[in-house]
Amino acid sequence: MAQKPSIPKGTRDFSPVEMARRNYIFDTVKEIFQRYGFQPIETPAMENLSTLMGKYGEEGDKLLFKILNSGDFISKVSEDELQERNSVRLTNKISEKGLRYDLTVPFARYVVQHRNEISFPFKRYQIQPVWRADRPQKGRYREFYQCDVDMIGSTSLLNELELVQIINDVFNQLNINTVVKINNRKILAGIAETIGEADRIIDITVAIDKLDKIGLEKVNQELLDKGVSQEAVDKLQPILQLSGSNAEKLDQIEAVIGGSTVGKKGVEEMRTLFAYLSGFELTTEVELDLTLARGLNYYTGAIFEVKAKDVQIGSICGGGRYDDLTGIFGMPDVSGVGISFGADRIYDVMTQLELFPDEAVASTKVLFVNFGEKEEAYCLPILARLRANKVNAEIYPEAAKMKKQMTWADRKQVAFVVMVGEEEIKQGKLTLKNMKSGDQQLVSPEELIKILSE
RNA sequence: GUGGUUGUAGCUCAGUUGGUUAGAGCACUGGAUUGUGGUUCCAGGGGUCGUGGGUUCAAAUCCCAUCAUCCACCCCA
Repeated sequence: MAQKPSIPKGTRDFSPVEMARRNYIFDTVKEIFQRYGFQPIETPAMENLSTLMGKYGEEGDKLLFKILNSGDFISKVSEDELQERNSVRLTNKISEKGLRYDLTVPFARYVVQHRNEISFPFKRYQIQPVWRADRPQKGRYREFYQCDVDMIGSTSLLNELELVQIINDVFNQLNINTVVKINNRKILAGIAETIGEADRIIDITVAIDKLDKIGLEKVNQELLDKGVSQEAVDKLQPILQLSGSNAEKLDQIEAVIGGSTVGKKGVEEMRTLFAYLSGFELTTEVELDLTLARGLNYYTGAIFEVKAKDVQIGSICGGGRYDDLTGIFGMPDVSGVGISFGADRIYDVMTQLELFPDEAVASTKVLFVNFGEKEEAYCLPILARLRANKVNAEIYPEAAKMKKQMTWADRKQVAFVVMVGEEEIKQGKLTLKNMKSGDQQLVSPEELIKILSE
């Protein structure tokens, strides 16, 4: 038992049933992405470490899976460097590739590399696995799929509107109750600026982010601990205690941070977006949430996060606007905005709420029971004709006991079974059994094809 | 990286204050039913009790270590 084979921590195998359900999610998402004019691309599982490093903050660098160089890489490392025992420095010497951490950064790399083939604004979607060397727990895996939609090369807030509509459509179709939380990095920057702690923006947002978890008092305490002045914390209070509709909240914020140019810009952007949104009937609730920070440090405008209402799990979708992601790769002034659906968490939510429709698991339509060589010879051509008519059909590969073959068909949820013995051959017919109702009938090959083709 | 939880049959779990041969349900195999599955009945196979050490006349049970697992924090899809 100890030597049973296993897979790495945080990874999973997927059975046929699980695959059918996962594909149901992927198909839904794809269909909606395409309806909004997005086109697919794919990028390699591994990227150069130079592309990946430094894009996700210090924490992110630690979570990157690195790939050892091929060949005798250790011989190229000097004795001094080995003695130093510095993992970071040594990594640079023995590894130059890593598994992708998300799809956004590889996308930025793709855009820069292919800029001359792309006509902007470029709208793409990408559904591929990503890897993070995180410690696994509920809803957190080391290998998981992201479904990204981004548009790059346009600053219009119409793009933000479309993303919210896509979120709405996807979760509506999958039947998941969600709430979309929206914030704007510029507002957060404005807050930091207003209270005179502009360079502390990260500490401040991280603290604010914890508001609904640890409460107002502890947030204030954390801010003071981080070195923010009492005066600044006092100034922050009205913002931490916002209430009312999204529009009212924006008014309250503006009253406090209106003096900041960035902050004012952020408020205006949000007003425009909510104005756009007010023109549509959305089933998903949309809420302005100032405590939404999101760790990734490349966001510069709107930030989004989607939570499932009926299940306790991390966010199932997130994203935002980044004004200069391609700048790091030498292509400045290109703004993009995008979101990422976490397919695995969506799967977990749907499993828990039992939202998968039965049709999500499709199987063989008809199985030919195998009685022996003569019967095989009679069945094979008919089987081929069924397949030519696009009917999913198969024959049991050996003349096993009938009971065994029937059990096998039942387990596989095959809809029909065809039985052919001496009697049927003599008459030139076949016995067709409906596995659900149990009904049987004697039919000719032509009738069989007609019935199953429907 | 920090804190905690749990490791017993393929799966989900019982197993009393340490005490004879470690149990159940589901799953599996065979039979009732030699051309009929999903229901029912009968029978059967399957366990180094995560691993290594220690205490004891005696350890699944107590102690230590180790590995694995899940959960929370951090962070995040």
